[in-house]
Amino acid sequence: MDLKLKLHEYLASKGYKKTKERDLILRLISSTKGHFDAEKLYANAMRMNIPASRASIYRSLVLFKQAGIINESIRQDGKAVYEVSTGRAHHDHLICVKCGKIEEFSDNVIEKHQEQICGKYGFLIQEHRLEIKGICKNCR
Amino acid sequence: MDLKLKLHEYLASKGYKKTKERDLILRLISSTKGHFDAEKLYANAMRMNIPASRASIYRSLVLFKQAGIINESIRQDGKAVYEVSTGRAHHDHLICVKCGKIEEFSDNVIEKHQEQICGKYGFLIQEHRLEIKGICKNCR
DNA sequence: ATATTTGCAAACGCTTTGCACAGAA
DNA sequence: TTCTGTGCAAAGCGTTTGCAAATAT
Repeated sequence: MDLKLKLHEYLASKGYKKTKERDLILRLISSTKGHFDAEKLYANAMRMNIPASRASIYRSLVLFKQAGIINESIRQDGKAVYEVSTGRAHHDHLICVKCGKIEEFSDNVIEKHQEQICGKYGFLIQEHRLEIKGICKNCR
Repeated sequence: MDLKLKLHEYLASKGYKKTKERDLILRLISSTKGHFDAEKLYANAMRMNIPASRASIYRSLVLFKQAGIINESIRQDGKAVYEVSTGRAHHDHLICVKCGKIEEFSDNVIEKHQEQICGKYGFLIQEHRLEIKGICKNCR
């Protein structure tokens, strides 16, 4: 697996150790499609008899984030959600307030326009986050 | 004060009571420029010898939010920040990662373009949030 | 009189951390 | 052998809530 390699390289570069828990949690994550949170990950681990404590889950999430394997974002209820980092272009989110589904989109016009705005304010852009909340096609 | 009127109307409409704590907290908020959080508000109240407990602060924030007097947003560290609702058009935020300053901007091109995107996905937009993080002019 | 509101402190939910033991290098 | 990693349970942190007393209507 590609992600496993990425993790092992990161661990080696930092002098950290390769452990079965980290590998197992990573495998769990990479088989997850879409977004997930720590608790869901822990529940899945339990369900699959993967021996990983909550602490290891949380610590692994920090680690994977540092390694650039996953991205974290904080939802409007204050909880953290994660997704596997793709090499793809930055994308934004459409969040359905009825069913909770998160759809992704990316749009160049908006990206470019942000740069213009930042230029106007003398602002050096590092990252951005655009979330649109509403009701998805199925729920209407 | 205009906000006070708005609050009192809301209280009356809901059968809630007008209390000195609510008025004092509201006054504190309306004299605050820019963004604030619950703890800062509480600290200010203490500093000004305003008799309001943490609980009342938090409960008032919920109330004022419902009354449409303030807006809440959850920052990427998971904490809530508030600002007095203006009647103005929706605005977005430029957040400086060095000094923490939050600048506001609004942009029609982006707003319009969002509508197009939502149309494409059959998504009924309710609200959106655009945050750009980076380094502000002063901090560069 | 009767409902809501307050203050206090305890509870909450998610996340982080101290510690002693286990395990990789 | 010497660090790092793990699990557990406790602590942290911002926020919410149960309760009895206070207060607005």
